[in-house]
Amino acid sequence: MMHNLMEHIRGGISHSIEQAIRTLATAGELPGDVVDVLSGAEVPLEVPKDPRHGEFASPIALAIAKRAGKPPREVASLIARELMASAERRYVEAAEIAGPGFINFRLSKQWVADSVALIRSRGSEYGRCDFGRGERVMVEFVSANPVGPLNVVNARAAAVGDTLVRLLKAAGYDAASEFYVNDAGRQVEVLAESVYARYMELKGDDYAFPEDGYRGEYVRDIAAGAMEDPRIADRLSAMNAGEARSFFREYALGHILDWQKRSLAEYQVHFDKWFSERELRATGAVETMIGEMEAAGHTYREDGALWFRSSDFGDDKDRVLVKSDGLYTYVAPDLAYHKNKLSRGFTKLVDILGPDHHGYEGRMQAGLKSFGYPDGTLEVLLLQLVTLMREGQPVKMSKRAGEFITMDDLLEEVPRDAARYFFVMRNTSSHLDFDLDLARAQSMDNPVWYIQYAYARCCSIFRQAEAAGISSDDWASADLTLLAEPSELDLVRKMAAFPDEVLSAALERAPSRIAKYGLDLASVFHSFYSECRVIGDDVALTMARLALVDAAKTVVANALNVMGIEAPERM
RNA sequence: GCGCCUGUAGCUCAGGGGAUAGAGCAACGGACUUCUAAUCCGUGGGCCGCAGGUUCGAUUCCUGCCAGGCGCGCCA
Repeated sequence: MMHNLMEHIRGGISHSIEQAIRTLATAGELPGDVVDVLSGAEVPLEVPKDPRHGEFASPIALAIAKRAGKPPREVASLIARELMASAERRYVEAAEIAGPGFINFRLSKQWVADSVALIRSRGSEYGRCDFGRGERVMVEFVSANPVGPLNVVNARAAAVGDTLVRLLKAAGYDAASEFYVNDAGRQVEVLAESVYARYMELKGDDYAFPEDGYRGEYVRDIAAGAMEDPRIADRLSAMNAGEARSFFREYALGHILDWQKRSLAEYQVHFDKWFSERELRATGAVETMIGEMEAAGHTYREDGALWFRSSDFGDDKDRVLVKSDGLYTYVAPDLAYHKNKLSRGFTKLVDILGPDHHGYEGRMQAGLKSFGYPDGTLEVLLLQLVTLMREGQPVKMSKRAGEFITMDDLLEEVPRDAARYFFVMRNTSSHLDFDLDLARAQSMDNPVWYIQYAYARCCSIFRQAEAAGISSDDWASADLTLLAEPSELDLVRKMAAFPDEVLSAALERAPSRIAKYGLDLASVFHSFYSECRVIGDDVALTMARLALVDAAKTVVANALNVMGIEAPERM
């Protein structure tokens, strides 16, 4: 079944241009060697920024003019003439020469009608395609250490990661999301020690708080929570220091993990799997991997440590796998984890990391390369920082001073839909200024409201139609060729671009494209709404416009859905 | 010093070899007896950081420089 009309038409035009050039070359109107330019890729067709230049434009004449030995505009008109004489004409109404030698293609009313009909028949599937052919992709994101609350960059990662997974699924990939839980490292011991210290303090014992301990209030709360539970308090009083620390490690870990899971669930971010580093280690996967690396000669011993020759595989320098004290650095289990992902059948891995992890990529890439996986198996998406803005001023955050805004704090302050949209609306590689006042604002300035309002307006029109005794059967067979106003065509054009937009966003790993698209779509819809009265005296036109609004409602909903944002029927 | 990211309208940012570089906000001026004015329409506003290079064509690609952010552990 066709799912992208624009793609279909583009392919047809490209093919026709190629045929036209071949015909002209054979007929001697163009030199024979111009066809060399055609070898390989499809003839380029772009969507002009300015709609006056038609639905498609080809710069092919500019590219081959030199070889053809004729001015670009002359080459363009030869091609256009040949093309219009031979091409299939269901959708192409005219091919015009413009500017320095572009061939602009204007599409027919049939295209408008078929576009709207396609959207209405595909419904919530509109925008999806099978490009990925079921390739298994794993997106790992957030993966915050289980030693404290989720922060604002984690919230950005959650929104971006979740949207990317939805995009990949829409593009036909078998995409899965995973949260890697670092529950085995030194930091977990530091957490245990921190909670234990607070426990001793609450008991009134003199006990030094660890130098590098976690000083957040939550650490004290966890200790207090344990003491307030009589059954736990009893057991604790019978434990020696080692046993108590060990108890607190598990107790705190469980609490914090639950907390993180709850925060993300509230944020509507779902993970297919929470993968425990501890469980990975328990399988012996790390030892096995290191054994294989040693056997392959990718390691050496120096200063009592075991090193990975990562610089042989593109890293800046070699990395320690096993420290001189016999413990692993994070590199060893992390590499084993990535190997594990691939062993589960994923052929493509995407890691979404915070800006402080950029050095990490070289190590992981080197590791996977040394294991023999092809380049491009792992893609790292580095998120840049988030600055919260309040009243036009950056919100100062200092861990030391305890002025720290967590993801939970943020979600208490701004609605979930707004937070998700704001985190996704910028390029991942750009710093993000998050305007708290704007995200909270119930006004036209707020882009989330603006898009949601477009959906609500569609619903409102249908409520009116129903009140007027019009049912969906009445417009199912509307004459869609009646849609001809500029604002109607702008809307159709924008909706027709949605499948391309979804695919590009997925392939470029650029969720921000969909955020932008949603805003643009809402904008053309609102223009249409004020330009064209939908329910009016002209019955045929009313039906055509109801069908158009039905399509718009679908596309707005699909765009919001891919970002995990609600589409409200009333506002 | 090295690495990553970013320099586009007053502000926040899109775009990413192609036609006259876009949007929102801010400023100014208009539009509701009609499906939600939470909206729409219009006006002004730009050496696309600087300098070279690649080519039919560069804001876009390459190199160098300048500026800002972040990072550079046998921490994760």
